[in-house]
Amino acid sequence: MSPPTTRRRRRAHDPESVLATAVGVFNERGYDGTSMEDLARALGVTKSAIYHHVPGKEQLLARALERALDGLSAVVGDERAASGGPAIERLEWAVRQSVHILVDRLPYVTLLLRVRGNSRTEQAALERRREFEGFISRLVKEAAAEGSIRPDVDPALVTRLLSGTVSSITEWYRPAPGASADDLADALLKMTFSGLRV
Amino acid sequence: MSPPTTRRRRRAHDPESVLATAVGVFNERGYDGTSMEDLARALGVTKSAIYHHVPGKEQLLARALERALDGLSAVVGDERAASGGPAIERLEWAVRQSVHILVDRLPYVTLLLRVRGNSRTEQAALERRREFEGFISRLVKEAAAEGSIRPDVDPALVTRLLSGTVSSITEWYRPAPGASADDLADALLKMTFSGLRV
DNA sequence: TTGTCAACTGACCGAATGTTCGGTAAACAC
DNA sequence: GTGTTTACCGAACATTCGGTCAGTTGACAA
Repeated sequence: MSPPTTRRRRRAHDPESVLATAVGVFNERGYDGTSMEDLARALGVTKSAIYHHVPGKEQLLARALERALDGLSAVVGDERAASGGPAIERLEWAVRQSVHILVDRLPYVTLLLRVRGNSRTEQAALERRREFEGFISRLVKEAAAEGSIRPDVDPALVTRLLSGTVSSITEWYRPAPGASADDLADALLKMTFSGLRV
Repeated sequence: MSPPTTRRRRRAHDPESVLATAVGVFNERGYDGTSMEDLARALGVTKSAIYHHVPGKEQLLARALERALDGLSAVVGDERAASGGPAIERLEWAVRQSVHILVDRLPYVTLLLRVRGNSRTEQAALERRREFEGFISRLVKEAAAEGSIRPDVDPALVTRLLSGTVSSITEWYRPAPGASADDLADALLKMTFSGLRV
């Protein structure tokens, strides 16, 4: 009847739940600042139990980063599939989609944006991340060539500032009933596209 | 006669040069991802030599964070001393000053913005950082109350997005002869205050 | 009731960590 | 020259690291 009851918890974890908890701890203390002992404590289990579910620490990182990068890659793919229209509108759409991915996969994207390239796993993630940045960069350049972006700011600089604004969301955003990803994207686009000043 | 020894430098390091190198490596690999062995290699000396100049790893972090926070505190102090005028202009000034500090003390501020609170040193730095964020937050609220900021975005959200845009500069900015801090601040303020769209 | 099996423990491993310390030699003062 | 100071080395230190492995336990099927 009752699925998992309040009985003595025997099967408490699986690879998915371990990953979810791990990413949370990684984001709190940083990947390098997190020991497998820290993870075990957060899971309510001994260190060795973790290795029953996942191959090791670096694999946890790899799986988390993959989840973030797949989300961003999907944005690129969707734009390729349905291109057309002014670049400025496609850029706006891409920014909005990015914010959505960022909010939907918040812990994973947060982890991705903190990667420094200390291992091959991290280096590979950085390379995929750069591909996404190139995608945004191309849209900005197109929009600038179209004449849709103010000409007194270097497009490369615009790309950096715009991407930075989106990325910085991970540093403070916390899911709440009041705030949807769309409202957040609206506010961000209002500021960056139309400006704060009345 | 001669100022401090310009002679053959067999004694190559002092606390200052060790700090400068250390902060560089901390930013490359992350503080927790950096071992004293890594530091020693970057300095071209053995691990133990480092302890001749500085008390330890955490003190290096503490000194670096202090350098960043003192810069930001100075911005708050200067605004207090010379307040007056519309809040929107004081906000613009504060953002410009922040960009300057960020560029002038780039490696130190970069390190500060990556702190997660893993030690008491980091927690203390986070607390001082929050004070600065409160300062910006107050300016935004004042400017909103003045009616100088578009009313369709929550001031708290504006604070977050604006601070995030400034902070994200550390993730890509590299000093170059072509780009001054003032040009960078101009571009950032154009985007966030007036908007990218023509 | 018994057998099976996934979930988990506890003891352990070698390597790496931050730090200490006794010694050494180059630079400088006299 | 001699003596002192100062930058540095090399070997160790206690601890923690990520990871292994032989078992134990409880849930469930037959």
